[in-house]
Amino acid sequence: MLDAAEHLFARNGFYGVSVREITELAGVDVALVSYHFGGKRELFAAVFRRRAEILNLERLALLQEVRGSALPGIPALEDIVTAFTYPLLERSARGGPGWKSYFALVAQVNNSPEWGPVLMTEHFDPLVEKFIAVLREAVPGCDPREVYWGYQFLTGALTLTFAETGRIDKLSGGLCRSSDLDSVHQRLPRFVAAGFRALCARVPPAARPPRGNSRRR
Amino acid sequence: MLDAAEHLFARNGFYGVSVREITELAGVDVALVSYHFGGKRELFAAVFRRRAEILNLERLALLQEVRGSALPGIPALEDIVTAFTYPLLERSARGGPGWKSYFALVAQVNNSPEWGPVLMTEHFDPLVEKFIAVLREAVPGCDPREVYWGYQFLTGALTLTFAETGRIDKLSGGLCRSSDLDSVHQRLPRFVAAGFRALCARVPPAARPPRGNSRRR
DNA sequence: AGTGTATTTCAACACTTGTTTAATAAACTG
DNA sequence: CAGTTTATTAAACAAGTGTTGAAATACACT
Repeated sequence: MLDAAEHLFARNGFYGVSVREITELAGVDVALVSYHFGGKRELFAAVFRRRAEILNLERLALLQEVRGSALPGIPALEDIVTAFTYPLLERSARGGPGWKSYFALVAQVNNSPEWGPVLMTEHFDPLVEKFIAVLREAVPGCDPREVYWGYQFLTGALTLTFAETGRIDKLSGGLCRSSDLDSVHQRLPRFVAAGFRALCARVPPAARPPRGNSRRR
Repeated sequence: MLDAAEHLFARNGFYGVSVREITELAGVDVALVSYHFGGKRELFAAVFRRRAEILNLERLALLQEVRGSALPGIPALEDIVTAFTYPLLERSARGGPGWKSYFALVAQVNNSPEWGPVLMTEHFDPLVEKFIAVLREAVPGCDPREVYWGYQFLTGALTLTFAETGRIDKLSGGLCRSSDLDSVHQRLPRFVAAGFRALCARVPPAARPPRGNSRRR
């Protein structure tokens, strides 16, 4: 039942799926969703929660491992980002169709003004705070705001990847495939780490060279 | 009517809004959506199309301007990215509530497996191809796949910004606000440009150092 | 065995969904 | 002004919405 809901919610979102579609796909009666979960919204939340906890444990363990193997120094930005993204990319690539659906669902929830602030914050923010704390250690002296913005860019890039809309396939004429998450694993941490360094190396606005990006015309 | 639909679709997506809600907010009869647009789906597409054309003209003009002012050289990556993002960020920040809703809608559509491949590709890909062509000139010798992936990361980061879910507000304890698009304008091009350079400077997989990001454990 | 609880089934609930039909009003054309 | 097209209205359509109640079944335990 959770599997059926996961599959359908990932395709058409919360409102785009009826409880009857879910229960029919699961082969159970319509009334069971109210009985077991309390309602459609609670089922949606349960779908979201189920795998979130697994991921958080895995990501936290990986973060600690990265930290530990860097001692007594500070881990490289690439390795921190990898600890953040690898468990997700790995599950989506080789965890089976359930995981694939789940991440497509996360991609939608993260960009939804209705569900994003609720579900994402509730299930992932405690872990994200830990990551940001380590990221800040990796860019000492950097304004924390740069790290928060950098994190936002990272999440955006990552979640769009999970959507696997196939858009990059068409754009690149088949050169890249949105289902090729290994390619993302090889590129995203490097991309993001370089972005972080660029943000933190930024000169203050007053002293910026004239042809910078904040002015135009 | 398009305004009402835009506002509501941006909040709850295509399925989360009924035609009656739209027509009541617009102060017109329910039948008019079928009469004027042909149906709910066509109305949705019309909402999406309306502002897309305006944006594309503006972005293309800015891209040409950036190219022209760099002659006989090649424009900097930061300036190309800015030409891509500035018209959007500017409209969302100061274009009025309609534009704000529109970009929130784009954020959802872009991450939707149902609408993304249809609407985004149809309305934005012709322009995106032009941008990618210029980007490739700016990183000569770079494998085009790196550029496509870099573009995907850029779009992901940008569209999540448009969602303005307020998540970064909570994470940062109020230090950053997701509505502060000027901050994004100041950071995203630099972040992305550095990311592009890192991707293109990448050594081939075989010769990569052992503690790189593609292996773990 | 049989009793008590937990789960499942079926049918119905009141309500909303998008779209259509025919009648009316408005706008435009010659 | 008449004649025609275009736009708006109100009512109804059939199908689908999430949820609920009582009856039926399954299960666990002494």
